[in-house]
Amino acid sequence: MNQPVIDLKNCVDCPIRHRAVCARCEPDELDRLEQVKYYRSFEAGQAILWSGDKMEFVASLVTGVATLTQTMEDGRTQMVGLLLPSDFIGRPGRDSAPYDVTAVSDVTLCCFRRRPFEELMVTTPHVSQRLLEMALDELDAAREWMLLLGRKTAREKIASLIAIIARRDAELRSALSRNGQLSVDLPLTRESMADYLGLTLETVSRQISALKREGIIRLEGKRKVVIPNFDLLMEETGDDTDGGPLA
Amino acid sequence: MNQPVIDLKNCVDCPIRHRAVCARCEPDELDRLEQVKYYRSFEAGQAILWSGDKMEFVASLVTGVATLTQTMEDGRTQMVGLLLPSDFIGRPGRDSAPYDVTAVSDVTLCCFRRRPFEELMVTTPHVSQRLLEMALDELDAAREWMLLLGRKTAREKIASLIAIIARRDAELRSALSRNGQLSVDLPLTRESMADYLGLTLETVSRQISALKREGIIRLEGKRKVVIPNFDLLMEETGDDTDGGPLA
DNA sequence: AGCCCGCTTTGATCCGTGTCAAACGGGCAA
DNA sequence: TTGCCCGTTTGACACGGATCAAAGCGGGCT
Repeated sequence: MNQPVIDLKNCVDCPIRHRAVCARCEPDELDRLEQVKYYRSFEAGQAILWSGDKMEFVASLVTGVATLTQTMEDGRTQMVGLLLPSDFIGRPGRDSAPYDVTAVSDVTLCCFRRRPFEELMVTTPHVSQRLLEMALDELDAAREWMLLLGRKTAREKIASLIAIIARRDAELRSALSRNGQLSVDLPLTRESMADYLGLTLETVSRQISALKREGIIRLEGKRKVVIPNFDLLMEETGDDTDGGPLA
Repeated sequence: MNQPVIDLKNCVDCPIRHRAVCARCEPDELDRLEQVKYYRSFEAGQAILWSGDKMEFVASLVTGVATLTQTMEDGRTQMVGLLLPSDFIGRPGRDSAPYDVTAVSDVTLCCFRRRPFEELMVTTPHVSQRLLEMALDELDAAREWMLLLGRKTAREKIASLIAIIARRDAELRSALSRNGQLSVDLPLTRESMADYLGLTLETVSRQISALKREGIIRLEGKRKVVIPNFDLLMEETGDDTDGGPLA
């Protein structure tokens, strides 16, 4: 679980340089960003922001996994965002957080002081262009997610989640394995999966057991999933069978 | 249901001028938009776009109501967007539609040819700035919607939907009534409400009947809802009781 | 006016997922 | 090593919403 130590001083060496909000920046724009940036770390389980908190920064997630969640008065909670490296936290022009943000694994953020960042957005078009792209991508993801929450069965939800994580994994480090098998680390507890999927943790556990029993997945430990045949898994998601096997 | 006839030639007279994607435009930017725009109308029930269609335009919804929906192979459908006047259709840089877009009532669109619009976005910052704002607003709405789909009961879903429509209504034309009562036109059939909420139409009908029986709402015809006490309705949504009564 | 068709309401029953409860397993500290 | 703790699995049962079916209502067309 430990992150490799990375030199975080320099944007040029940054592992998310080409995917984050700064991806389109010219060297001079990068310089200006660099002046208002600083790093923060959070341990697994720690809160990064509570809903309602004053937001003094926006940030890029550099390493680790974090979640956005909403909670109702009686404690029911729904995850509304799963943040992986290069994802953006915060909204320019907004000064209090609308959701809880929690570090699921150890996390490092590249933070930008909010005011300067907002000014910078007006003058450096490449930042807002990239932010628009990212927002529209997230909107698409949110709409897929809505279909999952509103219409899929528990089994389809689980299969979809595993497929989604496998895809994202493959995008970052091309984590295909030898012999066409695919092995994925679930970054989430059963409870977090339940919060993602709009289920209870018991149902999550039962459906994972069912998929395992039927040979569609295998478990190595509680957190690592082996997918012998990705197409077989895709058939359980309820999605169109096309959509490209990976990446 | 008939829309008043409006002179659509001129952006200055446009009813959505101050809320749509063109809201921040300077007169010269508006001129350039005007050169690539044209209007189209659709009748209630008509498809505006099918998922997978080539998109030759992006558009602002000028009058009427439209929906974005996703459909699974076996026919299950989930609404993922409810489009009201001033909402934007399409995504710059994307050339095929990812969702079905359907006119729920008679609709008029202000369309922009896609290529010119994309070029225009690069050169007129006020268009992309506004588009970013709108995308982030939609993302917030989508996240509220995810909480609704994942965790709310059928009764809470119905109450929430009525509250959402009442709010949006109040935003556009400040449609408050005399004596603190509030009267809202549901622009959707029971089936569309079900698609919005991730329920069946029977459950929608039953829950509306229940709220009516308990005096929380009253019906005038099938489509008009009277809300004698908005706070009472809010208590049924499961949301925080604050959040401002209206607008 | 009368009929038809689409939308809506209501009823009876079924099933998937939630709820409550208990046991399991692995990692870590004493 | 032992024991505790947290996350997970499994079981028994309850319940909310889905499904299948039929009847009601209203508006438009002939």
